[in-house]
Parts: sequence; structure tokens; C-alpha cells
Amino acid sequence: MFTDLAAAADSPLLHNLNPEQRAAVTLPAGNALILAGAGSGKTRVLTTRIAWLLQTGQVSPGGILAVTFTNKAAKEMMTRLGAMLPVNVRGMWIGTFHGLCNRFLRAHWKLANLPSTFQILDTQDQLSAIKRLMKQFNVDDERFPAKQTQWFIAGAKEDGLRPRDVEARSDDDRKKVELYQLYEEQCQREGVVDFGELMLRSYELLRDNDPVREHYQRRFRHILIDEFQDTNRLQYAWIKMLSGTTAEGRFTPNDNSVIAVGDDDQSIYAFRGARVGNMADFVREFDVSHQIKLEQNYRSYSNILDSANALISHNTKRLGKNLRTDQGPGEPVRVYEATSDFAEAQWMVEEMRQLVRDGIDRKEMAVLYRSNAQSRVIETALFNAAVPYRVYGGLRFFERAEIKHALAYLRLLENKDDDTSFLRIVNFPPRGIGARSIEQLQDAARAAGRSMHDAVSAVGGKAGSNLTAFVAKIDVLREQTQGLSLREIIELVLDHSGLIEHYKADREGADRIENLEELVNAAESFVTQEGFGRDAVALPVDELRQSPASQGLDPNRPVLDEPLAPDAETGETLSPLAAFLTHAALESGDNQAQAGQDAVQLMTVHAAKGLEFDCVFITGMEEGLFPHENSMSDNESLEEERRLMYVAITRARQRLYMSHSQTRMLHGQTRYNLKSRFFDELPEGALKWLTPKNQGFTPSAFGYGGGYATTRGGAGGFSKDSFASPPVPPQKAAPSHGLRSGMQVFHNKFGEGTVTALEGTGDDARAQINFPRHGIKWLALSVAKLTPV
DNA sequence: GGGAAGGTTCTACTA
DNA sequence: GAACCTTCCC
Repeated sequence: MFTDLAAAADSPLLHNLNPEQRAAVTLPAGNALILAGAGSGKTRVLTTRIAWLLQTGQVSPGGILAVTFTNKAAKEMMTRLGAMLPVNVRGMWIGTFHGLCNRFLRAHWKLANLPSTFQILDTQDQLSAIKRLMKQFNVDDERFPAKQTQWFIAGAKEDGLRPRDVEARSDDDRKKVELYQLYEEQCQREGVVDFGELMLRSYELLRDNDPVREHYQRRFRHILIDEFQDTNRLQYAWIKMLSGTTAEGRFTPNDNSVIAVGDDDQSIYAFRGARVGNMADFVREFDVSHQIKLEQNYRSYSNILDSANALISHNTKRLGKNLRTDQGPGEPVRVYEATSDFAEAQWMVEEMRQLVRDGIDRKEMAVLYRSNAQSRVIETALFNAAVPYRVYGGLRFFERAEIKHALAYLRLLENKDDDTSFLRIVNFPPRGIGARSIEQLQDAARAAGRSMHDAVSAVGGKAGSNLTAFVAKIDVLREQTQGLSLREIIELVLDHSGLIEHYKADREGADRIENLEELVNAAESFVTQEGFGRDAVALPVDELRQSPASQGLDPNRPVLDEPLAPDAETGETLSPLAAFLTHAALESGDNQAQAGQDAVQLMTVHAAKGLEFDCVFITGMEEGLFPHENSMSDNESLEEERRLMYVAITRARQRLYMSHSQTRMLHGQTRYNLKSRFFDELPEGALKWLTPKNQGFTPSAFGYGGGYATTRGGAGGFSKDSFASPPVPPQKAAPSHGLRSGMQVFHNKFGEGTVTALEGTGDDARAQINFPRHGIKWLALSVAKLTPV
């Protein structure tokens, strides 16, 4: 280890960094903002910064707090750091916001007013808890859909608001606040916390408890936040609290340093509470002394970067940043117009085949789309062509029904008051406890102010005996599992719960049984990885004592993991089962099918953030789809769509394709979309149109018939750089429908409207009609019944 | 309790 | 168009 910075300047850690990266890594103490463009080596800078701080003895491992948004990012950081330095990264506070808050609350559960066995509700659990609550209080779920209530509660928590803090402007709001209040009481009674609560409660404990706050403020000398543009209000406040806010709420930056790393151009989560404004606030409120821009891109050729830069320059609210590369222009960005979504997929399959012939791995090809519904057509095309593919998204391992059932049994062993889990399994597998019995039990529980588990004795009759038997079963299981290993516990529960038996009887239960067996494996590898039984959580004391880094710290405060703060519950560690349940809630497993196979990657643009591929296809580049119709009305969300597009473009290393289609099946009906306005924002010089650049479908083209290339018949014409079937010449045939631009027509559903444009002939004929009450629509004349007025 | 039938919804999604 | 949820009926 280095003891002085002069020696450190030669550290091998700093080799191969560009000047900006080096400056970021070696920043002096103080708060700083790093604007890191896509592909600029952000993760590398973050991890090298931590390694450098440790190596130069400026901080000990315990003095670092590094926060990310995803488990994946946290894991990557730890892996890289572990490769740079011989430190026990597991013992460091590197993790997601929620993971770290969980860790914090486990250490201070008493102060946080939680049971030591508190369980975490995921989004599904939260929704069912809310539904249950609304039923209990007879809330009209037409007027207050449970999903909306959930949204409201989660949103309030993300803003750091308790029910009493929420400003209710309408009766509906007041009702929602009331539900929020009741929901909180229910969670508290049952000893469960949702994701928002993990954050909010940690924040409040820091805010309200001076010794705890001051302790952590002293401890975390270097705080690093990744993806800062995605932080919400509460997370921002949490960081502020950790870095220095007094009991009076005055913010006085401590002698710790906060480094925020982010890219305002990649902020795509405003819809779920992220505030890009946090970046500007941070600069102002944290007295930022250094700002560094990482603009050197190591990922893409310049045609791709030029496209990204040109596009994003149309956004007005930006901190300002331009990506550059030393690589040449590379291939042009290829643009394709298809006649239908089907043909678009077909073309893509052909193009991929060619790419494979060119020696590109399938796993280096990604198909990006704006919304999940678009994947179906593409999947079908890939499937029919026998091209292996992999879809991101969908249910993750720990979210599957059978897994959640098994976990519910395990959770009840840990916390008998968890009514959400109780309800999930009280009659699963079926054991003769119907809705009536459950209702009786709920009433009894409510009357006694107890959990359902504790209230079974109050229900009489046959219902009562069935319930008693169920509770007895759980209690016996709890007894039997004492002292067993995690693996044995789960096997016992799977066996005695009757889950396996139940799925055996089910014709389609084989997969579910397989998953349940996988759960045992997951538990097994969790135990070995986390090192339960061994002490992998805390850093070896000796290592710290010998480190020069610890010299500057208060010797009475060992910078160990936990317990370490005043009033932290001492000595108590989570049981392997409790730890596993937490793991299951916070890390719901892989979001993708089995890795390894050389398969084309399909995902939404959102899911692609942070990834990169040699070849990227951006599909469905159409008005109403991308930008999405729900985001086209106001400028704010349109700018978010543009950032989304920016993210999509910057995923590509070598080749980028964009495609749009004239027709598309959506929600069971054919739609005619204009090509995306984003095409007009790209530099013509970087593009190559594989089909003639279409003028036919721009809004200004009134009554223009044809002019677009059609590949009908030779579905998806393709050859390496052009297209196989020549474009059909513009159709000049006289329309047979007798409609003309400017005509007034009547539609059964939309009423009266004005024809503003006409397109195509025969079965393909369509008209654009402006309905005063329903807006502008494209209607296929072979389908829509229109009568001239 | 379970299946059939009918109704509803459909942007992005991490923890 | 399809996946999901609720309701109805045996």
C-alpha cells in the first residue's frame, strides 16, 4: 500500500486511463459530479476510484459507501474491485440503495421500530396487501383501482412523504391518503416493509437519531453514487443526510466526499419518480468543487455517435455533453421501411443470417423495441426461421407462483404475523378452507387486533378445525426445522406443505416441480456464496488494524461491518433462512432465460440500458410507438422519449439498424403509423436508406397515393446492402372508394370527421380522418364503415 | 374447489 | 389478440 500520493501517481491502477478518467479517479477530497457519457468507461472510473482511495490509504474499506441501482451493477463493481485489490469486497458497503437500506435496518431494527424478523414485500405482495385492505374497508375498486392506490403509495414514499405529509387536494386524494395510512398500519402490524419503506425508514432513522446519523456520517468518508440521474427525491435526501445534515435540518457538508456519477441524457425513469433535476440540485446544494465530463467513447464508430449526438441535441434541458471517438466512421446506420410488422421481422431475420455469415455471433445482436407487445411478431419470425433467441423481461425466478408459494411457507416460519404470506398458502394446496372460512378468520383477526395466525382459535365449526390444522402444521414445521441447514429446511417444507405432491397431480406441473427443485439449489449456492457459517460478512479485524488507512480513524470505533453504530443490536446475526428470504425479495433473480447459448437478444430499450452489442436493431420507429403515444403530448415526456432513443442508439458498437413499418397489428387491430419524427433529427450523412426514403407517410402528404417501397410477395427482400425486390413504382391507379380529401364522412364509433389524407388502393386503401372528438386516425377502408355525409 | 365463461386491459420496470 | 382476472355455476 502507498502511504503518500506522490508514489501513488505511478500506480498501475492509473495506467491506460485518459486524462479525464484519470482526473476523476484521482479527485481530491470534496464533492464532485462526473458526467459520464455512454460508453465512456464509467464503471471503470468508479471502481478504479475506490481502488485508488484504498491503495493510497485515504480511506479504509469500511469508510466507502458505493451505491448502485441494480444488483448487476453492484456485483460488477465488486468483481472488478476484487480483481484490482486484495480486499474483501463483501464486507464493504457496496450495493443497491435498497440492499444497503436493508442492511442498515437489520442492524438497527429496534430503533427503526421493526421486528427483527421483518419481511420484505415485493411489488406483487404489496398489491395483494392493498387489495386485501381495500376489501376489508369496502373501498369501491372501480373508483380506486388497487393498482392506482399502489402507485399512489409508492409515489408518496419515493417523495419521502408519510400520509400526514401528503397534500390532498380532492376527495379522491383524501381517500387515497386514508388508504395509505391504513396500509401503513397493516404493514406495521404484520411486520413487513415494502421497497419504498426500506428507503424511507432508513432515511427517517438517520434524520431523527443524532448519534446514529453522526456515526455514519463519520464513518462513510467517501460516498459514490452511480446512475445519479435516476435517483428520486428520497434517495437524494438520504444521500444528503449521510453526507451532513444537522439535527436542525441544516445542511453542512461534512469532511466526507460525495461523488455523483451520471448522465442526464440517459435519464429514462422519470415516469417512476427519478428526478434528473437532482443533478443540478447536487451541484448547488453540495457545493460541488469539481465537475468532470467523460466524453471519450470507447464503444461505437462515429456514424453511430454522430447520430446519437445529433438526436440528443434536440433536447433543450441538458447539462451539455458531446461524445467523441477515435474510431473511424464505420458502417452507416441502415434504415429500413417495411410494409408490415411481419415483413419488418422477416427482413430482420434475413439481415441477421447475413451477419452470421459475416462471422458475427448471435449473442452480439440485439433487437430493441419500445414496448413488450412488439416482441411477439419478432419471436415468431425468429422461431420459424429456427434462429435461437433470448427474450429479456417477464417473470423472474423468485416471482414465479410456485416459488412464491414455497417462500410464503418459509416466511411464515420466520414471521407468523405475515398475513400476506398466510393468505397465499392457507388454502394452497387446497385443504378445504374456502373463501367463507377465510372471511370469518379475517373478521376474527380484525376484532382481536391479531394476525390471522393468532386468531384461528376464534373460528369455530368445521372451518375452525381446518384452520387450526393448518396453523398447527406451520407451527410443527417451525419446530421441526430448528437447527436444520437451509437446504434441509426447504426440503422439509416442500415435502410437508404438499406443494410437490400437488404439482405432481397437475398435468402441467412438471416445470413447477423443476423450479421448486431449483429453489433448493438456489438456497444451496446462496449459502456457499454468502459464506454463512463462516464469517464472510465482516472484514478480518487484523487486516484493518494493519492497514495505514485505519490510522486516521477513531481507534475506538473499529471500522468493521456491523454491529458498529451506537445502539446497533449487538451480536445478533440473521439466520440463514432469514438472509435467504431477504435475498429472494431484494434480488428476484435473473431477468433472462438461460445464458450461454449463442442467441439473438430481444429486449425493450429500457432493459438495454447499460448493455452493448456489436449489432443493434431498433424496431418499430413509428409515431405513436416510438415516441410512444402517451408521451407525445407534452415536451417533458417527449424529451424522455428522445433520451430513450439516445440510449438505444448508443448500445451499438459496429452496426446499427433502424426500421419502421407502414402497418402494424396492435391491440388486435391494424394501425397505420407515420415514421418516427426522430428520423428527421438524425444526420443524413450517417444514414443509409435500404428502402427509398419515404415521403408518403409524412403528415404533410395529403392525399398522396403510394410512393413507398413495398416488398409484398417477396416478404422482406434483402441482399447485403440493398434490397432484393425493387420498389414497386408509385401507385397511380384511381381510387375505387370515391373518397376525397376534405370530404365529411361518418363513422359508427367516432362519429363525423373530415378526410385529411388518402393512401393506397383496393384492400390496402386507407384514409386519414380527423374526428373532432377522437382525434386524427388512419382507417383501412376495407374494414372501417364510412359513409359520406 | 375448480373449471368455464365472460370481461378487462394493453409504455417503459429496479429494488 | 391474448393474457389475466373475476364471476358464475356445478
